[in-house]
Amino acid sequence: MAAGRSRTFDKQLALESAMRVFWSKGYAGSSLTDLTAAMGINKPSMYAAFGNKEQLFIKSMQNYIEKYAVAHAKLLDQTGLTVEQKLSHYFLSIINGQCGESEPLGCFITASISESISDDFPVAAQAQIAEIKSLSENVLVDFLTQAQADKELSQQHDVVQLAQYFISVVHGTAALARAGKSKQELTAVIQTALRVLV
Amino acid sequence: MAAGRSRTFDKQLALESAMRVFWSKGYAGSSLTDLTAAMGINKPSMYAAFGNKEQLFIKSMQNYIEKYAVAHAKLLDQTGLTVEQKLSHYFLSIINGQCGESEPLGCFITASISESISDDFPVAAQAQIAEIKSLSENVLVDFLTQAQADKELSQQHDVVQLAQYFISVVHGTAALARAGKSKQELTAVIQTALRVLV
DNA sequence: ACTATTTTATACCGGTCGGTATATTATTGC
DNA sequence: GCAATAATATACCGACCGGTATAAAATAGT
Repeated sequence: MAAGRSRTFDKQLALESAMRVFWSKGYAGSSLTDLTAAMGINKPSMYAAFGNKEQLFIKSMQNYIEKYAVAHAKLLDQTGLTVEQKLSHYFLSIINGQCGESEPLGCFITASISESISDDFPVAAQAQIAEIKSLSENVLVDFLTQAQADKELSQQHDVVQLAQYFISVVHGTAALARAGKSKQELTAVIQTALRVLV
Repeated sequence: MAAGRSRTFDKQLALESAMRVFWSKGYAGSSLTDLTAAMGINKPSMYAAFGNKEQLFIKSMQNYIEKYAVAHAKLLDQTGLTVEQKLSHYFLSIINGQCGESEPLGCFITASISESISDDFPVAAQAQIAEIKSLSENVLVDFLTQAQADKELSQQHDVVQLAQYFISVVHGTAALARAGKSKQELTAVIQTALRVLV
């Protein structure tokens, strides 16, 4: 172990506190005072542990993906279910996260994409968003492609087009969740959205 | 006419310039320097004409609705078209606005809803957003209800549920537009989304 | 115990934030 | 032409912004 005074806060817990602040207030709307207050530390500790505000934001997005998005994607790999059932589980898990009671409403990535077109938005964070976008698109394209290869999904469908439609639906429910719609209402939206499969 | 020096800038043009700044940078991300520079005026002129930053934001949203959303809604009133055709025109007009080359990408309202859950977001602007939300929901619910009454839409559909689905789709394409997707890609999303009608 | 190292807390940096006081310039009614 | 009025431009306000210098406190190796 390295010499010197040991850290008195949990870095992972502090990161998750920061993530929630960014998630609800956005990058521009989150001040260092907001962030460090939620993290329970002071500014020099934050700069020593995470670099700066931009790096903290990027690490917050990475944490969001690892802790949330990855778990949803695993529901697509379950066996013994129809394609529609797997997709339904996937989407219901997502909207469950968008309507969480102990977390900010909506989707952190959707909100960040919206903010990212500003000129002042940090470029490194833009690159991180671009990576997440292609990643989440590939998850669905790969799943649908495999489903078609396994003859579980009609060959009529254009998988790339269908994947983009589903991503659009997820961004849509994220917006509605932010607008205050209930989990029941978003579930109904998902049910309607899945009707394009038949 | 009132006495005194006459205004040397066009209030409506200035408002539209401000609207574009808010549209692309958000409320928190738009500084008075950004705004007044785009409007081509200085701060006292802005305060005299519009009140303050919050009022300028609210008037920007009102202008956005009057100048954009209302035009789209009129496409639902065209005669001699099927329900699906009318909805298609409506959505394609919307995504055309979301992919405008001379305007910011995405939807100003979608972006504002996303930002509005922050504690710091001005309450009067939140009220304005709530009004716009119920307004745009009613447009679709009324249209679908009338279509069912005219036997042009299957009675199987729950109109409120279907309206929320469509609103979700529009917010979804707005997010994809901000993410850089082309008009062609968004058109494909709309085509897929409309398949739930059959 | 001593030294090197790291984290902590406080106080501070220049710059920008939203908003305004002041003074000048232009316009109208008389 | 002369007030009265309103819009302009500049300079400024306290507060807060992201970020850091400084020094005290706590740990490890020797």
